[in-house]
Parts: sequence; C-alpha cells; structure tokens
Amino acid sequence: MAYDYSSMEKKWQAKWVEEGLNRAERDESKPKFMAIFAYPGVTGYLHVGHLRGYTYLDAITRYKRMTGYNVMFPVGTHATGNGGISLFKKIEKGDEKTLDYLKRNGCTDEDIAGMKDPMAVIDFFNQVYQNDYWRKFGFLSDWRRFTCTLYPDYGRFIDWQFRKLKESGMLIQKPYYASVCPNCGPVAVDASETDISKGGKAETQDYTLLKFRHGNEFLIAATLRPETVYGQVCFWVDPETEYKKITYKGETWIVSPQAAEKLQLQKDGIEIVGSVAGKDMVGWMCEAPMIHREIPVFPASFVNPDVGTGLVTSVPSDAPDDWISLDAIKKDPSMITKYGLSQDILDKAVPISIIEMKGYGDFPAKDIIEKLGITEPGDPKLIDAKHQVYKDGFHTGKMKDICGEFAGLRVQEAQEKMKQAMIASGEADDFHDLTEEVVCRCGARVHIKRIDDQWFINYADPKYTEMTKEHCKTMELNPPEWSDNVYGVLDWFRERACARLGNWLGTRFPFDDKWIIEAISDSTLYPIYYIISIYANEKKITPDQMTEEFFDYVILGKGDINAVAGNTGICAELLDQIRKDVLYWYPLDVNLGGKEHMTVHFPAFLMNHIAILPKEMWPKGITVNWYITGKKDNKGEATKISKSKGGAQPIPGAAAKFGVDAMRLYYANVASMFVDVEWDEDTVNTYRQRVDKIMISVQDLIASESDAPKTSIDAWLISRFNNHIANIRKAMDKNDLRGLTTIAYFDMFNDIKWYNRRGGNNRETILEALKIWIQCMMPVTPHTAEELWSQAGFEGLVSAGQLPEPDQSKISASAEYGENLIRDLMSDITEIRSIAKIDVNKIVLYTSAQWKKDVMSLALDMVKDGKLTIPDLTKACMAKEELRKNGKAVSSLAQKVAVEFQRSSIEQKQPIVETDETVLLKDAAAFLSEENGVPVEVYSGDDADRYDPQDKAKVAVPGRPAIYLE
RNA sequence: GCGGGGGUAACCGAGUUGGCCAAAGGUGCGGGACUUAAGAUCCCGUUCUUAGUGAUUCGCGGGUUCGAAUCCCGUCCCCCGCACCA
Repeated sequence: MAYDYSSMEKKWQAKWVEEGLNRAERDESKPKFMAIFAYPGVTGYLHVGHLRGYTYLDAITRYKRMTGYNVMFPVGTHATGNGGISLFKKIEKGDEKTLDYLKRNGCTDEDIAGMKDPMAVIDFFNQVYQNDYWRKFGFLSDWRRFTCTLYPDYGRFIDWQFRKLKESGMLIQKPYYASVCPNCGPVAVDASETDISKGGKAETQDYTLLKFRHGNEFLIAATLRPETVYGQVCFWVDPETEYKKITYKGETWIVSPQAAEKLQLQKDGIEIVGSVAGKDMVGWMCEAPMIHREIPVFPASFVNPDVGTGLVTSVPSDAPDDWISLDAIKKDPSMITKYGLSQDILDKAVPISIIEMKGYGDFPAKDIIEKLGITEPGDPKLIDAKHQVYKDGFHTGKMKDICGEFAGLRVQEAQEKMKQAMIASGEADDFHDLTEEVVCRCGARVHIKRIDDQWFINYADPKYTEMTKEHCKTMELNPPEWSDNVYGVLDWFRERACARLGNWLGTRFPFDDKWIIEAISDSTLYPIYYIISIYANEKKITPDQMTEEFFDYVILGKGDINAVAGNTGICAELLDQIRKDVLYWYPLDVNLGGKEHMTVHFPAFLMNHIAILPKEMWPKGITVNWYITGKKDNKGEATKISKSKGGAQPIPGAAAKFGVDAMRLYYANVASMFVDVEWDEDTVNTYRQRVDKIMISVQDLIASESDAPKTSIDAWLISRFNNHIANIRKAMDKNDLRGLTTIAYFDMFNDIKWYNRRGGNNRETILEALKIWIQCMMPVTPHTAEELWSQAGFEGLVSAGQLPEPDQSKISASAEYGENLIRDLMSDITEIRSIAKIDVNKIVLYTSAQWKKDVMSLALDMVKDGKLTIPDLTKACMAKEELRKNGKAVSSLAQKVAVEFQRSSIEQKQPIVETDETVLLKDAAAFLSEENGVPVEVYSGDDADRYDPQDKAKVAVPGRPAIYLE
C-alpha cells in the first residue's frame, strides 16, 4: 500500500475542523444550501450499507461548498421508542448474545459498565455514530448542531410541533386497535422486528365473531368470511381444549382460554365465569346466526385454540378444511359415534352450495381439494387451498339465490353487508387478531388491544393532501420515477396513530401527558430544529425557555419580540438572531433517505411542513437512495449483510481495511443511487486500487522533470479538462455522483495517460490539469485530494476552494477532434494489421483530396442555413468548376454527405472541414511510427507525386485518411 | 388485491426527450510490453465476419418510422412498498 491512509485521514480531518469548514454560519452574502439525511434510529451498531446514503450527502454538500454555496449539513439521531429500553434491559441482565454483539463491535467493558440506564445506552451510541462513523468518514457536518430526539430541548420543539398540528386541524382522536405487549405497551409489528423478537410477518386480521345459541349460552366462532353463513352445516370444536365461559354484556360466551384473554383486551367488562370441556360440547345442537338453523357440534383436529376463538363454524362448500374434516368423519363415523352421536345427525350434515365462482363448480372447496390432491385433514396443502379459494371467491364470487336478501351480490359487497347486518341484529360482533404468534422483545406475547381515545395525525386531510401534491410539482424529487409515484402515495396516506401508551422513550403529548409521541411522528419537521439546536447545545437558551411563544416567534415570526423576550428571558438580540437564521437557512434543500422512507417518512415530512409552516419554508427536494445488500443466498434472495459473507465487520474496521476514500468512491461509483448493490469486498478492493493508482500517478506527475514545450497535445488536455468540468457541473446539477466519479476517476485519468503517451510533458499544463483534477476529486475522496493538493504545492485546502467554471476559451473542438482522428486511425491500423496478417514494413497514410472537403464545406453551409437536401447539394457542387471535374464521384459523395450531415450537429461537423489533416498527420507521424514500430509516411490525396501503389488515396475522406500497409 | 419499478454483452452497470449506439466505464478473461521472475503498471483485444467492411444484437413476439435498446401493442420473468420500523 502506498500510504498510511489512516493517519492521512486523521490529519486532514483535523485540519478541516481547525479551519471550521464544517461550521454553518449565516452569511447573507452567499446563497445557502441546507441538506440532511434522515437521521438513523439508535438501535445498535450500523453496518457498511448505512454509510451509502450518508456518504452521498457529504459528497453533495462538499460539491455545493466548492460551487459557491454556504452549506449547512447537520446530523442527529432518532432514539424515540423502546429500542433503548430493551437494549438496556438485556445489558442489565447480562444477556450473553447482546454482550457478545456489543463487544464484537468494539464496545469495551468500561463502556458497558457505563450503561446504567436507557439514556446512557443512547448516549453511548450517539457518540459511536458521530465519532466512529461520520467523523471517521470525513463528513463536514456541523457537530455543534447535533441533536437527538430524546434531548429535552428537542422535546420542547416536538411539544410545539404538536400544538401547531392541533391548530392546523391535523390532530384527531378515534378508537384504534393496536398491537400491544402487556409490559411494554404498543409495539410495532413489522418485518424489521425492531420492537419484537418473533412474528414480524404477522398481520392484523378483522374477524367477525358469530354467536351460536346453545340454551342460554353462546358458542362464539370467529370467521374471516361472514358471507358464507348460509352454507353452515355444522360446528367444529377441539375435543382436547378446556373452553372458558365468559360473560359479556349480560350474555355467556364460550371461547378458548386464549381467546378469552384476547377478548378482554378488546371488549370491556368481560369476566371468566367457568369452563367447559371441548369433548363435552360434541353433539350439542346450536342455532346458527342469520340462518337460524340448529346445527350439530362435531370434533375436528384442525381447530386451534390459539387462532380466532378456538371454535369454528363449518361451511364445507367453501372451506377446504371443513370439507375434508366432514368427509373424514363420514368415512369413519366412529369419530363421532364414540361421543354418542347418531348416524342420522351425520347424514343431515350435507354441504350447501352458496357461492357461484368462476372456474369452480357448486362446491369450490371440493374442487380445490381435488385439484391439489388433498386426501385427509392436516395436509399442509390445505393452507394453500384455503388461500386460493378465499382469494378467488373474493374476486369472482357471487352470492347464489339461497342467500336470501344478499342473493346476487358480489362476495366483496356481501361480506361487509352481512357482517353489519348480523352485528346490528346482535348475532355477531367484531374481533381483531394477529395471523401468527408475536412475541415482544421483553418476552411477553403481543395481542391486539382496543384503544378508545387514540390520537391520530390526519394525513388524509383533503386540504393538506391537495396542497402537498401541488407543492410536489415544484420540488426536485429523485429518482424521477418516484416523483410520479408520490401523488399516489399521498392519496393513499391515511390517518396515522401518533401517540402511544406504555413504556416508551419520547416526548409527552402536550394535550394529555399519559401519551407519548410515537416514533415516526416526532421525526417529520425536525430539519428546521437544527437551526435552533445549536443555541440549546451551547446553553444560550434552556429547554424551559423554549416555549410555544418562543418557537412561534423564531419559526413563524409571530408575536412581538420584546414581549417574547420578556416572557422567556431570552434577550431580544438572540431572538432576532435565531429568527434571522431560520429565515436564512430554511427551506431545506435536500432530504436524503433510504427507499424505506418513500411511503411513510417522506409523505409525513412533507405534510407536516405544509400544515405548519408558511409556503416559503416548504422543502425543496427529496432524494431517495437504495441499499447495499448482503450477497444473494442460493435461492437468489438478498440476505442481511452478514459476518460470514463479509461486510458485517464494524464500520471502523472496514474503514481501516479499505481506507475511507476507497469506500466513499465505492459508494459513489459502484452504481446509480437508485439501485440496490450487493456488498462485495472484491469490488471495494478495486476501488481501493483505483485510489492507489491515481495517487501514484499524480505523485509521479508532481515529481516528474517536466520541461517539454507546449504542443497541440497540451491544448488538447486542457480542452478536455475544461470540458470535464462542464460535464461534472452538469451531472452534479442532478446530484449525480456517479457521473462525477466516472469523469474524475476514470476519464480524466485516461486523458492523463494519453497525454503522456503522446509525449506531453509541460510543467504549466500539468499543474493546470492537476489543479482541476484534484478539485474534481475533492467531494468524493477528500483526504486523498487534500494530500495531493498539498504535495503539488497548491495554496490552502482544496476543501475550502472553489471549483472553476469551465474556461470556454480553452475548450477546443478542433484539438479534441484531431486527437480522436489519431486514435481512430491507430485502431484502424491495428485492425488492418491483425486482419491482413502481413509483415508490415511501412505504413503510408493519405489524406482526403481537397474536392471532397469542398463538398462537405458546401453541405455544412447549407446545414447552417437549414436547407440541406440531396438535390440542392448536388446542384451547388456542380456549380463549381473544380468540383464538376469529378462529376460522378461528386454526386455520389454529395448524396452520402447530405444524409450524414442532416443527422449531425454543426458542432460535430465543423472541425472536419476546418482541420488540415495533412499537417495533423505529419505532426503525429513520429508518434505513430514509434507506436507501430515501423516508418510512417504521410501524403495528401492531392499530391500527384505521392507513393501510392494500390491507389488507396481515393478512398480517403475528410475525417478518415486512407491507409496502405506494406 | 392495491400501487410502483425493472429485464442491456461473461459479470457489475451507463444509456430510455428515437438517429452521432456494436452500445460509456469498471471487473473478469485472452494477448503483448516492461521485469531475472512474480506482482504492480501500461498497451491491444474480448458477437460473427472483414484490409479499416458488412451482418446480427439490448427478455420474447409483433407494430409505428427513412431510422428504435430508446415509442406503441401483446407476452414471459424478476423486484419493491402497503402503516405506528425510521
């Protein structure tokens, strides 16, 4: 390795801080640029994938600084929730896995000993994120503004935000069914399993409870398909279960013990008053709801006391489980006769056809069972069968005539109507349950609980939705595909529970302090708080002083400054300063976040801004970045970044292994921001080598004895580099870091190599090019750039400098055209040599005869006038004496030229007619001779004395000299 | 189900307001230079064919056009989000 990258990184990072480059201070003389990445949740250590998005933003803001902007790039963390609590609890009880995980990531015993409460855990990670990740990666963030959602001052801001949401009419209250842990309160059930240890794939299902009268008690069945009640023929009970009798609204219900527990969470006043064995219920007759028929209770093995109520109504026509279980009993009546039931009762249980479905007969359950080859209860394929028949029924089913007043309805409609009808008549109720077992991180089982007075933010509000959509049209949203999608997302966005009860870190809800504001809701308006956080961090204001009045003034400009000063004890000067800061920095220019934010965080972020802030403070841009994923497993599914497959080493370890700049370049160049990338150490290594190569190459240039005079190749190099600046600026207008890096780390490098190869070696040219080159590298590989900048002896810090505008006077189309011609010529020569397979002793080149160029010249003039056609061009040619001499050849060339020129731009063709190829080739002859190892001769096609044994000169055209090898 | 995205050469990945695209760049592979050798570095090549040409390519099948990887239709396949995880 060429360098001790680690100490180089530290050296320059210290310099930048020393120079205060990362500090954001209001400067009215400069345009501002404010950008954030969506701050990470503090849930433990991060991995190399997370750095992708963060790195983009550091590179983008560095670029903005070097193109004239005053930049604010603040960072913070999000710690609301129970992540900190559950991590703390595990540490407290010495959980082996957790301690191992911490230590593997570099946490010391002292660190662990210091984690005496959840906030200490959070504080520890706040330091890790800042020091081991962001500072280590060279971020120029304004550390003075760091904030965390659990800081008291941040809490004051959230308190204010919710007061404003209330004023805007966005806060509403209504009943809600939440997934709740008995110890921790509401928990998030989702695939990321942040709050839970098991069951992330579970969904909440809305069941209908059906009441079956038996004497003066009710057997309660839970169903997802209330529309099938007309097909009920019997009732299933698990003979192994001891059922509970519970009282609810003066009725006695029979349900499984688990269901009794769940129902207590969802319905008031439920008491357990007794029990009854499942096997004793077999043979009961009960009155089915809606159809008011007596049906018998049969035993069934598939009934699970943990699902629904542990009791099931049987609709064999449409439920595969019911069909196969009834079938099994009929084949083996001893299953019920042992309970003392008669054959007669069994004979009466005949499936009833109730739903007409496309592609199915009278009994869909039977059809699907036969199709899938299911022969007995308990077959795992029954699950597929159920899903299939439910799905098809829902979409294509129609209620048959037997279904009374619901006959003719589509299943989709009948379902809700019949449910409501039965609830209205007291024959049914509702119930919510999870589709699979969910266990909280604390170990307790999670259930669905009814919460009557849940607070919501009403993201469905039509006024704000409309305003937000309207505003989106003016925003810079990336990727563009998402900007089309965002309108749909906003329409879909509904009320969102914004506060929760239970054990939870966060800000108290201002209107009722039994509630704590939920994790997504306190992280939507926060970018503006970075403008204020610095004053709290520097103790210029205290949380107590950050009243509603304070925020109203500094953010909204409401109120009288002296009154506010008087009431808060903050001096008017400071208030004025903060107010001016807010006006200067806001709106936010870019909010960059991972694709997981597309449907929740970003819409919420937008709507909070729109509902609370005046129009001139609404955000200007959102950029979404995709992920770094683990390697694909053998099923082709992306795994989590894992230890065994690389990438899971702690971030500081990866930084040490590859070097920060190599990783930054990897992130920036490996793919566009908008695709997932598979983490692969070999790939990162190629970027490591790329950085090394460039570093060595630049150092060689600095060290070289460069004293050659300027030639055409110097003009070429400077022209190329100025063009590169222009293209980089164009790419970065769209924050296209991949575009920038391809130019700066590949194209420019290749140009330098070509310059050398062509014998270029002029000190002034080299320094001019290096200056540009190193500046172009600064946003992505700042440490390397800084090192090279100082080695080249340039003034100051490259991170503090300004990227020049491309110098149009140095961009030379003809210089670039000439070099392209030489390159094309070289590859033609190579190609001919390889095809012809002859021993070459001499290469002879012929440039085009003048008359051909005259034709093109005429054509170009006509293009400029916008009236180039084949006949016109031919006529114009024939009008010229010296062209007419070549008669036929002219008209055939004119035809080709006319077609070709019509398709091209003037800029492309101009150099063809302007370049004196004979001079160009004669200048390059020595180079070509050296490259090819044989003498090279150059003749003009008009040279009558030329050496041309095969009359090759006649095939030459401008831009393409003829070649003869011998 | 609802909504969205995508299929480009061995691989990763540009390119999608139609022409300058046989299709950037990188990697891999092959050859060469340098070297005692290896590595690194540099050069050439990497669909077929060919004195620098021509032909056929951008999931598959059609269509529009003077001209399509880029537009339209059909078709197959893959991926993502769908709520209290940020």
